[in-house]
Amino acid sequence: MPELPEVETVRRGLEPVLAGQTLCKVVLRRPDLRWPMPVDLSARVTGTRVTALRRRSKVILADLSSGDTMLIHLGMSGRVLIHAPDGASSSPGAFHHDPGSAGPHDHVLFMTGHGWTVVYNDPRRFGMIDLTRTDDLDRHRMLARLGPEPLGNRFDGPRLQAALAGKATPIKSALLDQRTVAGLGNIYVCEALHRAGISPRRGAGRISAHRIDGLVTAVRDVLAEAIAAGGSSLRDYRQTDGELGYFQHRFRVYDRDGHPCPSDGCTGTVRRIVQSGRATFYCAQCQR
DNA sequence: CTTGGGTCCTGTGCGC
DNA sequence: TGCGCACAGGACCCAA
Repeated sequence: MPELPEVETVRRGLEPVLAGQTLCKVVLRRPDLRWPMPVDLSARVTGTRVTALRRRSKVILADLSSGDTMLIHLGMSGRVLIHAPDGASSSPGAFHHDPGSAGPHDHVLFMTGHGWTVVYNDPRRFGMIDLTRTDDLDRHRMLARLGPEPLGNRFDGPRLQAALAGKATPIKSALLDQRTVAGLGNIYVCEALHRAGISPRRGAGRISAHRIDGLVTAVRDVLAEAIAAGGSSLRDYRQTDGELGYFQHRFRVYDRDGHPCPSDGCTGTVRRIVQSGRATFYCAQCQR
């Protein structure tokens, strides 16, 4: 799925199109995503104005003038694409007012008062769209148990070490657990552990404070660099304008099984192992 | 409580 | 060229 950098890239693409705009039409073409969308989604959203576009972890939050917040999660394969009004430059525009000709897996279309169309597309349908009162947002099941934002002030060495204390599970698994820190996924966990020189197999509670500090730095650095690159484009992900992100060219270990380890002076080889059912890429020589 | 495994769904790429 | 299988960026749910 899009991880935090991809979701943040999508949020930034949506902001100029949606922030301050009225959603004058909402079309649900297929309501059964990971969970069924609210049956009254269209009725509750239509006619409201988007007052702010935020992000928490991998979830895009659209605050609405009605006092609701719409939560958008892209799952593994979700995309958001924006189509300019008819006649505007670089616009396909063809299905602007004709939802019947939307493409495969275009599940929801939002039309703005200025004639732009925002399309939510998700082939695997692991994503979700939900509505909740903004006042209750922190209690939403998708957000209630999330750990700190990795780019925020509340993610630091001492707090991460405290969160990991006593855990026997591998550090890879602990970092994928959104209660530890919110927004990391398989790619950026692998990349951060490599940068920090920590083996993904190491017990989460058995890492020194100094190395935990390095891990915090590695997480922040890799996420910030990926956001600056517009995220990573593998199979499905695109920026909202259809452009590819390009951080995938800077992966040091992810999906690079058999390649030489890129660390300075390291003669190791990147290996692929499986941890709790998911691929892990790392260098056993420089990651300890 | 933690931890590991199965599950949801569709598309793609690879080996035969 | 065609087919079948493994695998894919997530997160929930349940059993042990």
